[in-house]
Amino acid sequence: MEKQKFYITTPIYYPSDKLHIGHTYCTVATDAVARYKRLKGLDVMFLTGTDEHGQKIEEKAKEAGVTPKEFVDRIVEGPKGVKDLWKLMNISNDRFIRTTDDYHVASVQKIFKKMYDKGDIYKGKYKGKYCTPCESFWTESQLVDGKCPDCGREVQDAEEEAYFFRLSKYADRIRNLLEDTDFLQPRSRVNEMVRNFIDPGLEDLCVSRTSFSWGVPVDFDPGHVVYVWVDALFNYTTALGFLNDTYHDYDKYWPADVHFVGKEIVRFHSIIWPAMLMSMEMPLPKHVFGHGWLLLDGGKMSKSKGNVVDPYILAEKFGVDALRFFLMRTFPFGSDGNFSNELLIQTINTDLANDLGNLVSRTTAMVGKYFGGKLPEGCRTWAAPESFDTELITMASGLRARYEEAMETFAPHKALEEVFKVIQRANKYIDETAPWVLAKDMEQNGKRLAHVMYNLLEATRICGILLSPFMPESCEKLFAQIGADTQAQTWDSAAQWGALSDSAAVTKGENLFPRIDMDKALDELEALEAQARAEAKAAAGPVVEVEPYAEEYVDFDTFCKSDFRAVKVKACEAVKKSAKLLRFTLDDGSGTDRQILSGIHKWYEPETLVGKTLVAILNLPPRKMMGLESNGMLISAVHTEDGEEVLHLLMVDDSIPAGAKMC
RNA sequence: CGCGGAGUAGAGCAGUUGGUAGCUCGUCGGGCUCAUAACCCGGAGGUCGCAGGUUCAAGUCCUGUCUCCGCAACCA
Repeated sequence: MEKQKFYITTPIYYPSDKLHIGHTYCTVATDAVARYKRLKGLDVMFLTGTDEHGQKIEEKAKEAGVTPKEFVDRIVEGPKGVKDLWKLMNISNDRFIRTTDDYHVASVQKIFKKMYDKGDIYKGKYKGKYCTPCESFWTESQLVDGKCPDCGREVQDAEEEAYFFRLSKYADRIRNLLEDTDFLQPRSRVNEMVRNFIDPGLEDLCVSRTSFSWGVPVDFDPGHVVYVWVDALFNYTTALGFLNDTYHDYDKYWPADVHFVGKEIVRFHSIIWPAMLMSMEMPLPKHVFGHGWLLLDGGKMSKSKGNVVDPYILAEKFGVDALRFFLMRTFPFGSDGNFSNELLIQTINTDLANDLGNLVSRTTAMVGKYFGGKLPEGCRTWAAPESFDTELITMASGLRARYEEAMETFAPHKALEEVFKVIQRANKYIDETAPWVLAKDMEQNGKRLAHVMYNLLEATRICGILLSPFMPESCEKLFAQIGADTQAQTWDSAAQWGALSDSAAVTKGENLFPRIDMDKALDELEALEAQARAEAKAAAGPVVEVEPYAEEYVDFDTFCKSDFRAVKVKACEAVKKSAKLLRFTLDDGSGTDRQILSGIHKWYEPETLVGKTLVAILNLPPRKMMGLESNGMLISAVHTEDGEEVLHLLMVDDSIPAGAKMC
């Protein structure tokens, strides 16, 4: 009989920066499921890769002074790059696709053409407002009082040619797919998609760009490149050989059994992706699973916050398996989780060192001490089992079923929880049986003691099998220590109590998971992270950058029209529901309070600004933000430091009276 | 009233289909000594954000309300 197949994918990651712990989380989860399916005997295809086109990479490369291809090559193939990271994390992907691979590019062009020929992609006009001096397109909603938001000048109606995908045509079928099937998981994500995007009405999607060139060219219309998401999503099929000759197993593996994706890209995978597949008349993936994010201090991990966690440091410090385990054990896969080094170390100590590692250690030590590393034959069974014998055996024998149920619903944290219940039960069993008491009279109790030891080895073996998708290397060591041969490591044997040979060679090896000194480790981590930051900074090149200098002269009269004044902050508060805006109540010397809004909350807490003397331009036209009117603008000094925007409000001497004119 | 998520012991979190509120850490006490100062047992600590409602029964369903977090918008 032909093996059942299983096709699973990670998203293809965007290599505009080094990958962090969040990417690692998703890939480790995918790897664990892939390994689990292989353990069960399925024919697994596990794909990951990188999504390398788009404007952002084009810009980043330009900044770095290299070609886009050179830029992504370095991040993907270079030292400590994407591929290195997956190798380090022991990721078992069968294939790795880069969207810059020739075969992928050619396939995407064929796909685009096919949808075009079918009429689902059509050439239309991208209508908008155009500001000629700025050479920029704006949508109606971006305009300020009907004028260019950049320069305030008049804009003209303008049209640009672009290709559109008839997303609207598939709206009903997508709605049914989301609402009536378990296509999108977890279920809570369905509402979000339907209410945000489908209820308001799906509009046709602009699927070409002319504003940059780093992408897949539309081969029948030079100047246009394919929208990155069209390019990216089809990776799941081109990597199998769809419309190319590089691979030949599209028929075998498509449709995918599941795409694991981060919640931020659920929209693309649950709406646009199925719509395009419908257009192509291709089968849909069976599931899309949107997992949660790892948060830091309750907030999003981001470069600008400087709180990105480097998986390299953690893996090197604590071990790859420990890190893999922690990620899968601690956080419910569908929801967000709070990452912290303390939690990582605590989990390693509690589960891996104290419970699992110590169980293996004490068991193997006792088999060595009491039986010279080899139990006597016939110790598998015991005529008069105590209740705790039965309890342990029943619990361990039934573990595989409970584990399987959790894994099949993509709940690895639950599967691991079940495993650790058995490990804890086994530790308790040692107390209940008190082997060291039995060992005092081997003549009388030797057989009973051997049976107790055997039971412990068996429980450990079963847990080892089920943990192996999460911690492949450590489990191999575990099997070696308890003397489990390959036949005692199979999925089938995980549900068979007694599969371990009763005369297996048991050896107490090194501790599987050494206990970690929390305080010491935290200090060391701190030092490593500081070092990494310093290295990154050194490599980043120029630290401080300022805006390009103006080349044009501004005539004196125009300059004089700007009414710059000293203003005193009477009150300042954060605008509700806005992350960035502060609302200032200012004394501008006129006797009437002036309200100005400024998007500088990132740099200043409102209470620290009260009483300061600032500089503002007062005769800008009023503008509404978040429903509040802003009458003017506060003047700030801005520059870039290590790629981060830095802003300082201009604060002048408090002896300057409110309203004093700047000229 | 833009959309969504979350508010459960000192901290961090679980709690499918409504049926005596659990886990890890911490804390207090006890046991054991095989083991990685690890293991096992027990105690203290929660009116499950707040207010109503449905029900024999609600952390779990419904309505309202407050707070926090994402997304979107805004950030001239």
